Amino acid sequence: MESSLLGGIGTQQQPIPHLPSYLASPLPPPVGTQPQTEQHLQTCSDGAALLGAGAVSCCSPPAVDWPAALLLPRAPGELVGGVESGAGAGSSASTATTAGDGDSKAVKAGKGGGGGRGRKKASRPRFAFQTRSENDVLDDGYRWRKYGQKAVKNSAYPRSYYRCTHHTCNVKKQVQRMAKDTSIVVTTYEGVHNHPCEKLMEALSPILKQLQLLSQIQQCSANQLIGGSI
DNA sequence: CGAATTTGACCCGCGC
DNA sequence: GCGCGGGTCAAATTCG
Repeated sequence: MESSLLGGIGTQQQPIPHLPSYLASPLPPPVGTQPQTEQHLQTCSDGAALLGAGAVSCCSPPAVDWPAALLLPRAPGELVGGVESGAGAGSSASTATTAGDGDSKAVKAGKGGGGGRGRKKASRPRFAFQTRSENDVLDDGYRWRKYGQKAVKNSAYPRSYYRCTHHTCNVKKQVQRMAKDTSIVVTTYEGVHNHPCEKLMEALSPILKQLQLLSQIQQCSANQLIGGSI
């Protein structure tokens, strides 16, 4: 459970492959719209803390740029590689769901028609990080659909379960407010998005267009130079 | 009206 | 083997 998840905050410092760059590295986060009051600490699911010590103060929820990292589709192996966590190697076990899209149903398939409920062993990469924020849900650029909420033992606050709404993406996340410090929200991501971040794409599209334009202009002028020299 | 959220029930793994 | 706690499903409800 969670205790193990968040267990060792503060030990290793390792970049997290599919987490937002500013979360995964000690570098300061890009300037965003987030309030500077937030703090992120992340830990890897299997207890290994990824960045605890480097709690990074970051900007706020919305509009974040996590995308970059969260999103880049990666090969399962690659993904896991960087993470010490659980999935060990992506090839882990029963699940093979590592890449994020795995179907959890397959994992728990034992269930009959009802369709696989019940808990599966955490074998796909999971990352937990704490955020000091008033908002329970961070806007990481993806669209999430809530599919459950549960009261958790020893906590006055319920845990919410979200799934990425992208049809081919099976990434999930759990959000829970800490009982000890209610200003801290613990978010646990499970899996890796296999599609680009909508918001990121939206934000980048104008820039990409400009880049294309620029490259075209450069090419034109280059051609002219060549033509002229001939 | 479609999409998202809420909520109770169901199922499963684990500890005792 | 049993009970507890956690994760998911799916019908009902709410929202945009």
